Amino acid sequence: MPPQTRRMAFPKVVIERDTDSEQSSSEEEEEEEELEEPEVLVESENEEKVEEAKKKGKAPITISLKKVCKVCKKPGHEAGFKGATYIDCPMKPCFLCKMPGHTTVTCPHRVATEYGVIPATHKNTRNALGYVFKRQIRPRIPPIKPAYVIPDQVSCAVIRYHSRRVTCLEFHPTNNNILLSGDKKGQLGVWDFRKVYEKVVYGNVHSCILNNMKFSPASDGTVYAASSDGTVSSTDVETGIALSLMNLNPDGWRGPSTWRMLYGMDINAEKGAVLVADNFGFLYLVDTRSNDRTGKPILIHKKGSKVVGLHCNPVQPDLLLSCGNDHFARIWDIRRIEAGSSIYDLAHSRVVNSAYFSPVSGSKILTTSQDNRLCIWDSIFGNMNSPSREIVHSHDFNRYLTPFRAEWDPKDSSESLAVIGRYISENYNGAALHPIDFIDISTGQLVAEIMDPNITTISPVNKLHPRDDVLASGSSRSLFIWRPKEKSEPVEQKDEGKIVVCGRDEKKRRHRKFGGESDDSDDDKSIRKGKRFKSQSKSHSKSSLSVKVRR
DNA sequence: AGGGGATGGCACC
DNA sequence: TGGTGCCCCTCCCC
Repeated sequence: MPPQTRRMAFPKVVIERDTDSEQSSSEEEEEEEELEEPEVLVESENEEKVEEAKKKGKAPITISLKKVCKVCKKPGHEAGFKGATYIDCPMKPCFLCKMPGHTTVTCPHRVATEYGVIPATHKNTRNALGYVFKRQIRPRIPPIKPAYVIPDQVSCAVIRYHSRRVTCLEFHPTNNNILLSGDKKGQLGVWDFRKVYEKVVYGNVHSCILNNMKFSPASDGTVYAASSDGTVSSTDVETGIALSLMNLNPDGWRGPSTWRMLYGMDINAEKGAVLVADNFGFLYLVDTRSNDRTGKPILIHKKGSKVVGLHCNPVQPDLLLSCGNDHFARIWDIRRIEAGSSIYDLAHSRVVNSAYFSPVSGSKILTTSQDNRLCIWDSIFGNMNSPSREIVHSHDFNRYLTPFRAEWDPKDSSESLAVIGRYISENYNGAALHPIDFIDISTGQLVAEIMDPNITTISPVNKLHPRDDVLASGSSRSLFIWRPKEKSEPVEQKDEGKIVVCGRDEKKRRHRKFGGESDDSDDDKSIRKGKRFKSQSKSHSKSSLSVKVRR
């Protein structure tokens, strides 16, 4: 027998007399008992039935085949897509919340995000340091939460801009219309989304995955990037001229056990240092003046495990937050940092994709873990043994996709709004779409889920603009700029002015309608390319509105 | 239009 | 602790 792929393993033909193919095999067998006629067994797979037929001494007629679950290989149920809805194998724990006893379809967390919320416990932060910190910070945080402005409409896009999937995004620190994007190939895109056709891709910066980038606090024309090629680069955004600050693989490829890849990166402006971390658990410091490594690598996560994220506290830059594949996020004081010297270790049940301090006070931490949970850790001086809140959210997937990372809204002074792409699809007016979620982490509620019928791919990379009501998202190889509906351009631009299509089909697609309301056939086609639901959903929008907002 | 490949985590020995 | 095989709700290309 040739090795079976998943598709081949899917049950083949079922021809049953008087029975629905959906019925379980036990029912099939019962029915067979009642049959008087001799049977013919066409599918030889069903050995039980062959044996049975031999015993009875008659040739079976029934063309029959047990439907076998492709996940657990057991009969009686099936897993896989029914239209665009994926049916879980009931033998496995829920794909969404990871608890046994139910599947994603009936998971309480699927109905509304707020059910997944574990309420915040009151925390006593009685130590003096915590008190002082709170006194310093509290005046900055207004007691009343501002009304959220959600960028819910695609205002422009570059389709197939990168040749491989997008891995990170960064807005220019001073020019409001410049978006930088990195991809799996190591290329760096610079796009002016006001003049939509003004875009470049620099291919000389890195040779593989551009994992993280950050603008230089000293010069807003310079961006630093960390890559799986083991180098840290400093690139001039205008010219694309790149400088390599550190190379961890000077001897080239000597196999996977020696090849070092850089993932987490941040900049400590006070120290004038770029902090980077590799796939073996080590942290490196690079001086931005000498463009040279300072000190020795420091083991900050389990030896041999990937450190995927680094973040310096916005208020106290010496506080460093790291996260990685050893299932921990850790807090450090970089003035005295050495292996094992972490201030706190925040435990998760699986890999931690990201960990970020809150943008204004730096007193909260938001982590995204592969266990399908967002965790909020309230005070860096409080009890860090458990998160103050856990929010169940579908983002458990890593292979083939850029890991999902929940990010703070840098404009939200109340430090409660976060954005993250969703993995599982939902039925939106008959189309299977993967929305981008806005979550109020102070209540755990889903504030908004945004989607566009033309975007059928998953959007794991999302970045909120530091000053404007703009969201940039990376979905597969394409980039999208979202703005609030009410703030859409008063004069509708022509489509070709808003959407740039790169790659082979450029001419064909150039005049295609994109986004907004549309009932023309072209639009329909693009939806059909994605998965479709058999019947239209009642639970989601009836209009062509591309956003659902819960307040 | 359907198969295949790249690819990361983790359980298991 | 390293190797191996399995997971399997993607995306893109041929």
